[in-house]
Amino acid sequence: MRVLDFTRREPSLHLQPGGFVTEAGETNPAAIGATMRLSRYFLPILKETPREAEIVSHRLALRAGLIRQESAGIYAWLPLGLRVLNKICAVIREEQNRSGAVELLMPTIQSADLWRESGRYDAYGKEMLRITDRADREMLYGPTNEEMITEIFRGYVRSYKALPLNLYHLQWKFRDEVRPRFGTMRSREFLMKDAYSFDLDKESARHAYNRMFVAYLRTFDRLGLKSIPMRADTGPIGGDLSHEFIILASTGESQVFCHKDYLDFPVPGADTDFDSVEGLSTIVSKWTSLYAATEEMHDQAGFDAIPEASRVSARGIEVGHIFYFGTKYSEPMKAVVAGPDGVERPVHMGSYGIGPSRLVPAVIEASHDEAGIIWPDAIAPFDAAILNLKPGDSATDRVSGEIFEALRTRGLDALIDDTDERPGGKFATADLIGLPWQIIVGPKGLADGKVELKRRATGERMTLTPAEAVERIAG
RNA sequence: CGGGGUAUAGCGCAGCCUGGUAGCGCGGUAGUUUUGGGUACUACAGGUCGCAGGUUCGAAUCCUGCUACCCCGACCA
Repeated sequence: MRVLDFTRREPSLHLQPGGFVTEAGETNPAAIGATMRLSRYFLPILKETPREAEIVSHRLALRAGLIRQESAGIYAWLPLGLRVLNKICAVIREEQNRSGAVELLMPTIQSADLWRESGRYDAYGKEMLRITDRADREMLYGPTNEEMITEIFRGYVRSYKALPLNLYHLQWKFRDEVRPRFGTMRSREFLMKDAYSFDLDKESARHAYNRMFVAYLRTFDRLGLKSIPMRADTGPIGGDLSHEFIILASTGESQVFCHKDYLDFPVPGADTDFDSVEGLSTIVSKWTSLYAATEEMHDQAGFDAIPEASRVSARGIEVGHIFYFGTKYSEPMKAVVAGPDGVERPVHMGSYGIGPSRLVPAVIEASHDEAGIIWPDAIAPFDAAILNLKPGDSATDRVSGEIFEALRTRGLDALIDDTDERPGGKFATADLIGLPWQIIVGPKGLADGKVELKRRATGERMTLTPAEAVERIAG
């Protein structure tokens, strides 16, 4: 029997320095609603490993019921996976907003004419999915949005007084990869946060770049990842203003080399002043002071200069990429602003990408064991699993519900396993889907008024009263 | 885009070589049993054998064409 509960207060939005957050400080917009009972949920877990899945994150994403492949490189997000994706997006939004970026939303479908202006329509190649509408107009499914954001910008902004400006959006994109693989790690359709900065000159653009640099350090840290900014190829623009943010994972797709000290660098706090040119510049200098490079940019001599004990040679996954490209688009597309001197000049731009749909497998790669996923607290689809070992038993039913409500009051989401599966199966499922906490509510423990609390990441178990367990999780 | 594979029940697979109208495990349903780390047993349901053509009395099986998907490489967030 499904019990709907509409008594929970709706979170009200109000503006805080860091942007929009909900009343309880929740980052998950999906966290509202009825008591979450597994028997009423949609969690199609797989006991056996699907044949197509090669790497661990793909296997676990399929087994834990996060995603389902619909075509090569195209995936449906199942409820559990969607919750993770939404939580990742929420963290990204908060950090983008904190850094001063402003969210908008651009369409997935774009006009070919727009891309002809920048000259990229012919240059982009077969990766671009080209389509025609009923009037035979040439359209495309956007692989990125530099042209469109430049078009929007030039339509409104004429003066340097509107600068600096950084506009971002979270939108699905499509790149017709020759070989999509590894689940959503490298899919053809993918979700992307891309931000675009507009500044009067290169010096201001560098500060815009630094804002994103620091925002990215904070974002990945909040997602439970150790990210390392690595020099990336700047192509024809040149300069040092392009970095890939790499996380280390043994199954990573590319070889990376860096100084060990990066792993212990303190991440800038929430109180960082993003308007301080000096402050951000200091942080970025520190984070770019030591050797760090992907295979493509690797300089063996530079790496060898590091003391041997401090050399890290590992596999990495690219989870973010920031880029200053100057007037590459503003010039051909005539996005110009008047400076204080009254002279019009093309704006200096940068673009800054993070792939949330790629971060899901990236996090799994970085955080799992033989039994399944281990979600970091910040992006776990639910904060805790309540394993009712004997549904139908009045005591276990009651205590499970009470714990759920107590957690909800503390702003935490739990998923109650009220299925009639055997205890062993419930333990296996809970380990597989990787919620940070498991609260095991069984007749044996309740005879002493106790439940068992298990921390998924460490395997640590504690026998506690229900109230103590809630306190331990929420506190 | 080059090379190599695969396609049979929701999932994982066998059957194909040597043509005779489809089977196993898991999962599902019903029941008995069990009850703190994927319990055991019984019964039942579920498949135009990727699609199209051909050979044959007869094709999952042999032949031809097509499609989809996977792996390695090159390429990319």
